[in-house]
Amino acid sequence: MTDFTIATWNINSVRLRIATVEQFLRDAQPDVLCLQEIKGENGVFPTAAFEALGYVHQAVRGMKSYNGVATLSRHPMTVLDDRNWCSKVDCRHVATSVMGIEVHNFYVPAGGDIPDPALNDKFAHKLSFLDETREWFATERPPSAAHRMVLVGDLNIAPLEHDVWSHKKLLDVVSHTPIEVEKYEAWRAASDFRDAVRHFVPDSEKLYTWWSYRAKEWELADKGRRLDHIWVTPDLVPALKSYKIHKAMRGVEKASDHAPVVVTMSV
DNA sequence: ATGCCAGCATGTTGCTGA
Repeated sequence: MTDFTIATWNINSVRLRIATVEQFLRDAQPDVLCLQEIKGENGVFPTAAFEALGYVHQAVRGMKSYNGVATLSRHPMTVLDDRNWCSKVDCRHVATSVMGIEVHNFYVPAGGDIPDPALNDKFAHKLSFLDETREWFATERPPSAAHRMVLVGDLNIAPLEHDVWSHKKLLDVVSHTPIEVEKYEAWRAASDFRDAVRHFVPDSEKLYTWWSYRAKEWELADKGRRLDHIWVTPDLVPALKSYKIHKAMRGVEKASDHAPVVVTMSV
């Protein structure tokens, strides 16, 4: 048995925040780091900085200006799939295999402002994305599948009442609407994924991973949402050892608006 | 209803985020 620590973090430009990422890696020392919103083409990804810290195995899917995901590993890793969703080449997913575990790193569309697919193409895209991923996992990775999987990322949905600062006030706000939560749940259930962080924290307890830039006193106001998730297949649930949301990373100079989420399991 | 803040490219304005 050996420990396997995986981290997920929407970094909101990896070039701008590489020093912060280095600080985090020295502190948390995950085996695998999954980044979202790297915001740059593969050619400008800071490959050498990660190599210097031992993360020599890298799966990068970047594009100019927007989106982009990267999975970095200290252990040998193979890239499984470069698939696109909703017929868009928008770099929202990379699948890899490391230490015998299939790792899916996702950046789900944010969905714009208006929670109505008829009025808002971005919300329609988000709902379609959730339908497509659910369908793919149900077909290609049904719950009976024997192999171990971890799915992480900025899923841009806060599913539970206490994943947001005010359930009532956010029911009509994109990220917490009933239709999104329903589709999030259907996707999770498609492979019988389990919420690895709520494994440690009761549903009745407030838990956030994102705090808006638009609130000056973000920590004092604490109007957060839990948008970043780590799901594991049932066989990994007994292996879960600990979790941490690195809220301190939200408080550094020039911080991302997301904090890293980390889970350790014994595999 | 809007702006509040932030990053990047189309670049001192517009698109994106959620």
